[in-house]
Order: sequence, then structure tokens, then C-alpha cells
Amino acid sequence: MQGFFRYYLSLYRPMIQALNQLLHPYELSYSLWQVMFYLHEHEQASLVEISAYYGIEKPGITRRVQRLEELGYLTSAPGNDRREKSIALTAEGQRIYSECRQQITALERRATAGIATEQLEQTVTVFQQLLGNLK
Amino acid sequence: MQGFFRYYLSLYRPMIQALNQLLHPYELSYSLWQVMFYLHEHEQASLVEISAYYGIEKPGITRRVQRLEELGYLTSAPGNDRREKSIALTAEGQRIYSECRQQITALERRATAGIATEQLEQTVTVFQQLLGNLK
DNA sequence: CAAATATAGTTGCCTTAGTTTACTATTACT
DNA sequence: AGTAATAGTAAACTAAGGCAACTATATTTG
Repeated sequence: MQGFFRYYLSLYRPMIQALNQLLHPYELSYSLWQVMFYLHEHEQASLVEISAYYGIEKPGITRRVQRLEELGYLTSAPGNDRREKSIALTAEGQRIYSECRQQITALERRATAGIATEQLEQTVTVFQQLLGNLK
Repeated sequence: MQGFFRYYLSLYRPMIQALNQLLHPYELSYSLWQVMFYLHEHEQASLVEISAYYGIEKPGITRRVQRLEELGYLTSAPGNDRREKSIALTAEGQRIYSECRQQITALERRATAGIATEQLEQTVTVFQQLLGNLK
């Protein structure tokens, strides 16, 4: 299956652009959305936790968190440690999360229209195998 | 199939990082590689042609081409028009292309190890459908 | 044909997203 | 107590792309 990566990658820009366009009215981008998503799944988290989860260096996460705090979508409190920061979505953040979640799901539906659920599930399985092999 | 985009996107950074690491010894990145790939398929091309093909604004292509010219991987000649530029791979460029092509194919094989060819083909079909729906 | 319009490419400036290095503060190890 | 490791931050850098404005040519049209 030569050229597999090329097929994969040809999809990236259209997808990320559609997502960023969708998120723009909320002053979000996909990279900020990732943090909100993580917090929606985990209630609260530390910065290293998120850094490790997405495989992105800590300074990148610091800045995302700072931005989201400015927007009022999350708050930070001291964690277990006195060096650790525990961040969580605010009520506003949760509201915005839900609204975006709905729109992203709608976009996903549009994008996957006409593709059988089984096919999509198999594709996800392929993604997971690829991910395993690439790390 | 909620969260499909997330599965897709989780693969992007590992893949692009592996590719860029592989291309780094040749002073290339995936964005530069794309231009070389196009020229390998088409012998010669104009900048707008490549711009349209990858959906990237002209200035971005201008800069990629300038960089590849510096590296001696491509040359430009006047096109049909006197405003148009016709670019093509140099002998060196073709040599580098082949070398990278081999390595990328090897990487693809590693990444897709243990996945049935049929599955990969179906995945590519899904990519194409998604792409059609997103544009 | 002359003037207006369109096209190819370039330059400059900006934004987004990420990395590396080096630092502070705190905690854990021995 | 002294050394190591860990959490977070700041500064400086790079890669990649977008937008606006420009030049030079070509095409259209009045």
C-alpha cells in the first residue's frame, strides 16, 4: 500500500481548517479545544498530564492554559503539590464545550455522510494500529 | 461514529514527525517533499498548478520553490507565458527523491505492519470519501 | 487599438503552533 | 542537610501558512 501516508495527509488541512473555522466564533482553535476536551473527560488535570497525553512539550500547554484562562473557560487551583496546578473547566467553559461538541459532531456527520458505520469503525481500528506502530 | 476526527487527528503529529525526521538529513520537510513529489509525477509544473493542487496559497509555494532551488533540487525555466515559471526536478533532485521515496515506503511498511492490505485499501477509500465531503 | 481586467509570481508582515534552553519553586531521595 | 527529580514558566527560535499589496505580463472589451 504505497502512498498510504499521502492519502492520510491530504485530509489533514481540510479537516483542521473546517474545525478551526467552526471554533473561531468561540475564540478557540483545535489546539485549545484539545485541552477543553481533556478536561471534560477528566474533570481536573495537571499541565504535565495534558502535556504527556498529547505528546506536546510543557511550554505549549502552559500557553494554551493561559489563553483558556483569559477566555474564562477554565480556572486553576493548587493541586496536591504546591508546585502542581490543578485546572478545570468553569461553568462557562462547560457551556462552550457542549455547544462546540454539538457542532463538531454535526461536522463529523457531514464529513462521514454516505460511509457505513462498519467502515468507519474499521478505519478507527486502523488508526489505532498505526499509532501503536509509530510510537 | 462520534469522535472520529479525534482518532484521525491523534495520528497526525506522530506521522508528520516521523516523516520530517526521516527527511531532515536531506534538508527537507514534508511540505518541501510535496513539491518534489508533484514534480516527480508531472515532470514540470507552474507554481499556481501546485498551489491549486495542494490548496495552499501561492506565496507558500513560492517560498517552497525558492528553498528547493537553493538546495539544487529543482530548476526553473520560463513557461509558455512570460509570466509563468516552469519548474522541474534536477538530476540531483531526482536522486534525492528516489532515496527519500524508498525510505518513506519503508516507514509506511513499518507503520502498517500487521494490517491487512484490504483494510488499508478500504481506509484509503474512506479518506477519499471524507475528502469529497469536506470540500 | 487603448483601457480595463485577469493571471503568475513575489514581497512583507502577521498568526498559529510547536520546540529548546534555562530558570524558579517545590518535593523526594539517600 | 544536600542532591535529584518534578511542575510550571519565560524567552527566543523555527516551521508553516494566510492576507494584502505589488510588478509584470496577457487577455478581454468597449
